[in-house]
Amino acid sequence: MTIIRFTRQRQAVLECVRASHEHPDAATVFSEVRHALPNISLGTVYRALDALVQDGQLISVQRAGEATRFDGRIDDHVHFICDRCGRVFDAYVSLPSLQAAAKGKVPGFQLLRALVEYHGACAACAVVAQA
Amino acid sequence: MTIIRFTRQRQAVLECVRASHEHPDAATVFSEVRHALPNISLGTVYRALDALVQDGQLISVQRAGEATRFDGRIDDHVHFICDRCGRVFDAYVSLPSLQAAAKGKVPGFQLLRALVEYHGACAACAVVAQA
DNA sequence: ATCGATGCAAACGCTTTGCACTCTT
DNA sequence: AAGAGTGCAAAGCGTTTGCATCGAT
Repeated sequence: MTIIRFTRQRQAVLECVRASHEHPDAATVFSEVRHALPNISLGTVYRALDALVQDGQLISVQRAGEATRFDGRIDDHVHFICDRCGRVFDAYVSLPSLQAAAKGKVPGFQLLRALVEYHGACAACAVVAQA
Repeated sequence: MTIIRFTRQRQAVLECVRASHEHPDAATVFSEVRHALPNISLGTVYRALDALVQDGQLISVQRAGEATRFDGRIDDHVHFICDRCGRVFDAYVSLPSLQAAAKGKVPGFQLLRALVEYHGACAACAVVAQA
């Protein structure tokens, strides 16, 4: 089994995502982290983000056609995703047991997690749209 | 406003996705449709899929890092996604109003749809994993 | 006849990877 | 010392796009 090393680069990437409330993508993390570590490469950022997601320290947010974003909050919350500008908003919505409702629906399926995403237009984009 | 033309290519693409129960991706649709229309190009398949999704005749299913898949069933159902092999399974799960629970959580957000996805391992992959 | 759709191929954006070197453990 | 992690650059892959031509309306 592989030992995960906590290098300066990984620390910086983790802290960058945690500090941001914007759910940055790899390129954004890259340019942020460069301030502290001018020699870090984009490949390393991708590898660090991957490792941190594997390790459960970050959550990845997939968006149709756009770059993956990352979330430093790993407690139980949902995402509101603006389909116009791509922004991701955190919210705490108490949902009934989605797991229970799904039980046995697909024979043999080993259910690990239920993902809920709310899609629509954020405040800023909704205003623009009605203009 | 643009008039959507129902060309032979679009018909074939729509029928292909509808006929399949495998939630095919663009490349798969392409090779299927080629039997009927040997000259169709991959670009046209992408454009057709896009247009059909816009038009509400198909649903797109995004998967982390993998090609987008398409679903011909547009009634209210959820997807079980195997994170190992990427297969997508349809299921009908009666869920409580996710929309109601989300109301007002993100100020100004114009909610259009709630997306629920179940992730885990399908029967075949679960068996392999425990070996 | 119009103008949206097509085929082709080149280009694009995000992400991954091979390699030699570095540094945590 | 060992081998995981890094930097760099090239490659990979899914997808988009420019352009001349075709064809549905």
